[in-house]
Amino acid sequence: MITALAPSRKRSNSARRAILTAAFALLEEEGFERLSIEGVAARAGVGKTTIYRWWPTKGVMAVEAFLEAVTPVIAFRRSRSARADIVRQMKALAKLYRGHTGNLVCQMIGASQLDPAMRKAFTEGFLYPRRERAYAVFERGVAGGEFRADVDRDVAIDALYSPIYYRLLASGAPIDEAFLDRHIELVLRGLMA
Amino acid sequence: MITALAPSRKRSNSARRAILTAAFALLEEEGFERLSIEGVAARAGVGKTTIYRWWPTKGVMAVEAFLEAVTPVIAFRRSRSARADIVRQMKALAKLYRGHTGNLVCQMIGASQLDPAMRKAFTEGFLYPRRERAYAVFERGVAGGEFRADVDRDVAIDALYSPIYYRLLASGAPIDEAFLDRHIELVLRGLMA
Amino acid sequence: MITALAPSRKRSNSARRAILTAAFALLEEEGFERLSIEGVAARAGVGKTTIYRWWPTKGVMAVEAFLEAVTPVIAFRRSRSARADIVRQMKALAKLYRGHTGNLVCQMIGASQLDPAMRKAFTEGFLYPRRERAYAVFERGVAGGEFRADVDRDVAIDALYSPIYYRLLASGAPIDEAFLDRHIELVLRGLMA
Amino acid sequence: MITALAPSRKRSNSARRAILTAAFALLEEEGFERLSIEGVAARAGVGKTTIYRWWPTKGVMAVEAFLEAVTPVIAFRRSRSARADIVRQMKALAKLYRGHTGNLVCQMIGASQLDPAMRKAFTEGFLYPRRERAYAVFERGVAGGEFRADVDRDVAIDALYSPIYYRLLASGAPIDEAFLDRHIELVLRGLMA
DNA sequence: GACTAAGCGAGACGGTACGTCTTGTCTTCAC
DNA sequence: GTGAAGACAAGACGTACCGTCTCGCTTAGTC
Repeated sequence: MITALAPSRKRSNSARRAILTAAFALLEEEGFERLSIEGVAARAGVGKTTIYRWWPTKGVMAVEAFLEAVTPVIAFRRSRSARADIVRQMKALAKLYRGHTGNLVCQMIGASQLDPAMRKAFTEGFLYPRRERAYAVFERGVAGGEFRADVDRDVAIDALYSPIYYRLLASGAPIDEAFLDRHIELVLRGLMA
Repeated sequence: MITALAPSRKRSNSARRAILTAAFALLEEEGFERLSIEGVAARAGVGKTTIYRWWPTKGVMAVEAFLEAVTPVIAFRRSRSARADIVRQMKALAKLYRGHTGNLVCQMIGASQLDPAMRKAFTEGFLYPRRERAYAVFERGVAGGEFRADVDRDVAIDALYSPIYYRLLASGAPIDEAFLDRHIELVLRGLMA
Repeated sequence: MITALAPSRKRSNSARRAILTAAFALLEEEGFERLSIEGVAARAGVGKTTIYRWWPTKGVMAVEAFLEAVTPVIAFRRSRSARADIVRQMKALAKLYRGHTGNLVCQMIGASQLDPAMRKAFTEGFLYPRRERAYAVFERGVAGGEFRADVDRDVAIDALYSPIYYRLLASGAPIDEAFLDRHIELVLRGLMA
Repeated sequence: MITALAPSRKRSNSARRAILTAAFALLEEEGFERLSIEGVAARAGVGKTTIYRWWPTKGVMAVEAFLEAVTPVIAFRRSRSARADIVRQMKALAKLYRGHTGNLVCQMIGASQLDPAMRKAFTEGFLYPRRERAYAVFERGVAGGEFRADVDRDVAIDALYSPIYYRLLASGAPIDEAFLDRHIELVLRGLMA
């Protein structure tokens, strides 16, 4: 037996929790720009070294803190109509993004442009899992004859969801129900079988 | 008369030019993250005060530098078919964004999420003027009977262009001709009269 | 004749007054260290150029402001006894230096060590005129047979007054009546005929 | 027990040495006025923070640099005659002050007037230790019957030494042998038993 | 009475240094 | 033997002043 494994491992997990908690708190209070590894270390009661050991970048750390705190996904319901499920989910997502979370997502995607590792972490940790679920619903719709079979699922999902992000990140135009209704109507016209 | 405007030394145009030139050069060489007001001042042979006097933020300065250097717009041609003009322009835009400029736009929009003044400057200086031209072409299409008259122009333009920005900023998926063809086909199906 | 002297505007006396008043006010409120030409110009409602035109250094300006404001000399009385006149004057001077003015003199002499032009201005504008009066009294004492005739007046005056400045500038020891009595007694023992 | 002292990295002695060496070099080359913390940091190859961590003021740092470099005291000899020892030491001191060191002392005392912490550092680090030795010699003279027993040692030492500082800092009159002879003769006349 | 050159206020400019903040690395000591 | 505490070199931050430089406006004198 090799045994004698250090009791420090347990401690390192509590440090990890303390760090992510502190990071998320600071992210909310100060915003990503003013978030600093120094500040997180102080607030978490942790040495800076401990942070640098596990995260390459304040951005990656922030993404992880964000994911731990915000994870709750906007799930798709599973009714008879895939179309209805998508519409319902998009509206719930938009509602979420109109609030506090939208601001955080904004900052995450924004900061990601200046930090490749962060971008990878955010894309893989946040966007991809959610997109997988959208694929599933869309394909259910194709299988059920609701949607055309000749439309690429990436093209379809992008067409549906991109304007939410465009308005969030660029134009600043409102992402309200009226807009969503019109937008979805337009795209679904091209998507329906 | 009230007037009584204070006489004083005028703003130096040569300093302004030197600053924007240096800022753009550093933006290209180092990227926005490593761009610093200190660095710009040194390279431009200018006091830091002069920069702070005229720009509230390195972000706003960078936007102005970007606009002065990159302005050349992807113009719409004006053929018989508004549809063809839009397709052509979108492809040219995508080609531009696949290159060096796409990277810069990425950084501009990204950094804008962390700097409200920069976001305002970029939106008003870059996005809005280009969008105006897109409105015009779309409305030409409506007038000419090519496009449905009951689709809001903002909804239409967002549906067409958003995925380019989504792929640029978030998913990282390629913005190639194949994708554009499929995407445009999908949206235009819902847009055509 | 050479003549043909140019017609021109004369130096503005009101500007000079405004500058010296502002300088003295700031000297008192903030101290010499935090006194700045910029601050004086702003407070006096005067262009910086006007200050630079007439004073080579903030130190020289401060000395002039100090002299205009503080000039009142501690005069010697003229009684039968030169010794008594000197003692009386030294005590009055010490009292003055124990107060606010001592602090200003301190700062003037201190700053003078780092600014030769200021040192010249202070020495000639402040110290010399006062010393002349001390010479006069001392020589009256010599003439009247109170003081030895073989003591150099500079040696005598320095011996009497230096400790006041030493305590003011260096040791920080109190310059009170008890000290002065003992000190004067000691020096006069060597000075009396 | 209260203790609980924090474990941490120790102060770097090599950084301290580098800083004081650089500071003294710049003090000599440029003078106190042009001495800057920035300049010292650059020359010492040290971060500015390290200087600010350990010295409150450029003045205090300069005093410490001065003390480390100049410490060599003008020692009193210990002959039969305390008077002779004092005279000899005063002349050696005056010689020192007529040279380069006098200039430095001047600047130290001058700048001290504008920086209380520096003044404390200079007084306690430079003046007091030297004064202690003067006390000792004077008291030896009293014990040996050379000097009057009823003269306060502070009064005596001030009377002897102050004019050196007065001439150094204020009047600018020479501190030569001729002056010292006359001055010492005058004061000792009042001091001798 | 008009002309004209300097004085004047305002404040932009190229700079230097300030004192602070944060980065990423390193060292030390207590548990 | 790990990990908190924090010192360290580096370097950018945004501010305060420096001393110089335009700018128009004002104000003497002289012609």
